[in-house]
Amino acid sequence: MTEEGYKEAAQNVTAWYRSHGRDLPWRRTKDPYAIWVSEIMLQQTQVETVKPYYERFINELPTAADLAEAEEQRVFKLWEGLGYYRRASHLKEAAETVVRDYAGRFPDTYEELLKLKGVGMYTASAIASIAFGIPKGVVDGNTLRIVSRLLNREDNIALQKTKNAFGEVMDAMIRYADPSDFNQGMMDLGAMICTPAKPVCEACPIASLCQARLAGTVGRLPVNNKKINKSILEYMTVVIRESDRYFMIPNENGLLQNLYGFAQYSCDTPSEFEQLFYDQYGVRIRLTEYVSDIKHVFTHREWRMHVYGGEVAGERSFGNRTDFYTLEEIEKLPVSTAHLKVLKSYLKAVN
DNA sequence: AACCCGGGGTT
DNA sequence: AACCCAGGGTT
Repeated sequence: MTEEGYKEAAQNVTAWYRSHGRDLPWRRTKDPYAIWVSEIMLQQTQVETVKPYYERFINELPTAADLAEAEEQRVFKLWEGLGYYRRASHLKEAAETVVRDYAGRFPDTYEELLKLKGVGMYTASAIASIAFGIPKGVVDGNTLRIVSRLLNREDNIALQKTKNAFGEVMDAMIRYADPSDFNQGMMDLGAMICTPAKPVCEACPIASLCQARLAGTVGRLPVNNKKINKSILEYMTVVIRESDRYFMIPNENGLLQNLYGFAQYSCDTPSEFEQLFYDQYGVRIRLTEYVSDIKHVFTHREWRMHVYGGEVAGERSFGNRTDFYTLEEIEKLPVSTAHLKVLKSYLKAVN
């Protein structure tokens, strides 16, 4: 593509955005903190999913200082159901950095933004361009797809090499337009017109420049080759009740870190479960009833949970353990979606 | 570069 | 079932 082509594409996308762009909550502000929160939430997460989370989060924690001072569990609760929970802890950690190292004035260069925990090349470019007008092109799923088609390139967009090369194309175009409107225009174009399947080329502001459209290769672009091997895990998952309280414990690491869930082991029989639970927590329990089978699908694995109800055995209660919560208390805990399903199924079965 | 990390939506 | 979504961190 010629320099003149880059210029025309950038100007067309920007003009199209100004008349056809989406009205989104985080586009009604120039506050870098609010834009940052939205960009973190939008990582690998669709716009419609983010909207209610964003509104609630900004309403409850309107400034970086509020987030820095907030209780960690409150932040995870605000993130409950959104997924990729490390984003929440990184967000809080970065807010503390902003307050401590930048005296609360949000970092305003690409390089400084990149230093914040949880802020990678995409997010640094997005904040820099949208909040501060810095001409840095964003590289995300949308822009990789558009550039791939615009230039009719079959480079594998899963490779870092391709992301770097297409990022240079974005930088070449953004010089000719308002950085904020161009970047957001490209993302709206990817979401509304240049979609993965059935793109609406007739409505595209850069259709006349699109090399893939000329070659008839739009449908097979972009090339995205990455292998995914999904594993299936079987669990016995037990809702253990003691009077009006239920045993829940936060995951300490790995999947669903910091989110609360019920006890579960990959074992085959109630007796095995009772022994494993005693070995780990020192409390005798007894499985009392089978409840249901629940399937929960993650991106890279699938849980098949065989749900049971259980009780603390014998006269003694759970003693000095504090891992038992009333339903009212559970409502305030961050709980994984998988185990919210488990609880709902259990309550339906016993009531 | 490969792998890990969620949940929801579409096809 | 496969793929995608305003990706980033770790190894």
